Amino acid sequence: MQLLFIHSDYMEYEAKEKTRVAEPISESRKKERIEEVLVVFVAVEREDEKDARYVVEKASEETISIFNKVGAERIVLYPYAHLSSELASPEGSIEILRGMEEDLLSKGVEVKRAPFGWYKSFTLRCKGHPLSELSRKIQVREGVEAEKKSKALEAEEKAESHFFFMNEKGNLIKTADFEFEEKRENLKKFFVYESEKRREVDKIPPHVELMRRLEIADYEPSSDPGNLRFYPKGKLIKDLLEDYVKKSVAEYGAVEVETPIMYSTGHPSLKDYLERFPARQYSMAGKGGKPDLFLRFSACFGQFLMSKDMSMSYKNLPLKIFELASSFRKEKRGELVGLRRLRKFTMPDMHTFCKDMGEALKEFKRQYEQCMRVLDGIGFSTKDYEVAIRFTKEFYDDDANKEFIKELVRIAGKPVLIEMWDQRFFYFVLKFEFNFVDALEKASALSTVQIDVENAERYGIKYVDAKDEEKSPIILHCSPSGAIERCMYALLEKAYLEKEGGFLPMLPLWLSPTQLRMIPVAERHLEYIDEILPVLTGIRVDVDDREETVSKKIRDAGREWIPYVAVVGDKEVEKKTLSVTIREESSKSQSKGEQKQKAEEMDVFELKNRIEEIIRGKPFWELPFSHKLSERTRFVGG
RNA sequence: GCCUCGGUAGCUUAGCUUGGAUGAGCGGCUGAUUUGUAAUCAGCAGGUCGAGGGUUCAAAUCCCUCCCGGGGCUCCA
Repeated sequence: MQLLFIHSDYMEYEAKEKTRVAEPISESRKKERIEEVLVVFVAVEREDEKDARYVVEKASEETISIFNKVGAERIVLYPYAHLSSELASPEGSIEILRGMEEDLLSKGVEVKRAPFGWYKSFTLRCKGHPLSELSRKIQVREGVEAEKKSKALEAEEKAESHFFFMNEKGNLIKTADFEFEEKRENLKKFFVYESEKRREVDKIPPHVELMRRLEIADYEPSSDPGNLRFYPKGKLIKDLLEDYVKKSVAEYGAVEVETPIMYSTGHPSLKDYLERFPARQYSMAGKGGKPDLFLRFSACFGQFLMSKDMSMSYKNLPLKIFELASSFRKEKRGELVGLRRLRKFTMPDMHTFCKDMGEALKEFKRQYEQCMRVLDGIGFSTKDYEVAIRFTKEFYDDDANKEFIKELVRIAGKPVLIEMWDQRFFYFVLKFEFNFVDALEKASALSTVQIDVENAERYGIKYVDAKDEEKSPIILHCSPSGAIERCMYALLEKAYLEKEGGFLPMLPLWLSPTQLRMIPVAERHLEYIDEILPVLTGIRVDVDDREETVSKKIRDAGREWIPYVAVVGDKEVEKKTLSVTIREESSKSQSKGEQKQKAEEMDVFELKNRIEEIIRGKPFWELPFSHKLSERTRFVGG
């Protein structure tokens, strides 16, 4: 369909004479004058008849959009054959024009449709502003395109899912019958989020403000949206989290690899994946300007392509391969938010090759527990996330599997959201996620494990069993922490929620950029501080040597969420001690004199031991900038 | 991507309805103060009002397009 829009002061037309294909009309419709009008010249084309409903819908949509934009008061639909050389049949054209008329009327717009198949005279006066003349082409969806959909996508569209809850006792309860205890508020929010009855919030997510104020990360307007910049403090936190995840995965027995970040679109094994999410690829121009490479959206390809060239024996299984994978997903514009949803992110991605389903389930359970430990180490207890377990009906029909699911719920120690699919629509039969619910009541997945029964075959990954026969392994996909950036988001949101609950917000000690700040009361106390600094190796210490009042320095330390603040004045120098304010044990209440700053007097060795005790076993990096505040560069104002 | 709301100094913002020389606080710089637990005082500098176009004698203000951000839809391999 071809459309020509003219925003006019008025339009007049008069039907003069019938053509062969004229539609019968009443006398009153023969002559019209319409003021403040958007005139829509329409040529209905042959191919439009293939999918009239779609064309009508799209054309009305476009028309309404332009109508609103230019601020016209009414619409005239004017059949105009001369816009196309491939016209539809007269009957088909009238049908589609009537369809548009009805559609527009139903949307509350005043519409006149000029009679079809008449010789007409007309005059109109175009307003002449930049948008007063526009044209549009509506194209029928390609039949070919519809067929191109992968089988997986078709199955997904047909697949129906059902939600349940399972309580600690292992009872499967219909969502409608489930009663949320008071302390299960987050499970409820998570379920509401999943079942898509969301409510509007008109607030910048707390973590977005925090990531900037704390000089962690920021948007980079000159890049593609969703590709962030990380300031020194953010880079430090990110590195620490990455180190921690790497270390815990290594302890779990995985070998670390590195695979390319871009792949050929032509590779047969990658085709199905690509077809499923064509709009979300970052494509790279290749020969002749055509895209022939894409950026990976996970480490799956690289590791699968590597695995198919390995020689695996059943004796090696289960085999775990890990990669901390920078991944790229061109998420739709409106889906991006701060550190929660990015286009470029860092995904810990572990694949485990198992010889059969029995071994896969055993591993699945181990990794489920491992994920809980990893999150706990980062700073999330089971109170901080909600568990979702999803599987196919076929999987759950097996009684042994029913017990298996119950066991998982028992380990979680609280009710869990269950989703059951009536058929398998993608590569997995069972998965779980640990979901964080944020201050805006949105849920995001952190850890996840999936049991993949399809990709070994697709990629030709084989192992040799005891009888010297080649078999396809079952593959587990595991991200023990979820994206590193998402962990940072959740830590910030959690801190914000704690602040709302009356606590002082802070990051876990091992992730705090400055762990201990020394505040000299006067310049002469700096000497003493220099003396004790060598004792405090292995701790990120800085010194507020700026010419400010003590009050100001205390306040600034608080704004930076610094966990330990030591004030040094004459008293301390004399007694060789420190006056240490411990953030975790303090609380701020603005209301009169209720401040509970917990300040303890201790010597430097006590303080050191105390801090080391808490951060033991966690990665450590030095401060990424001068320990003197007076020498420090600001990365963000405010 | 679509719908919707927003973008004024490094940060937070007033002004926009009804067009008529961009104002403030924090931060920065300079000076004074050497300070004992959540903002010491004074002064100075800092703005093509997101970008481009239009209307107008005149645009931060009205209109259009684009960019960036928030929310909703959608989606999350």
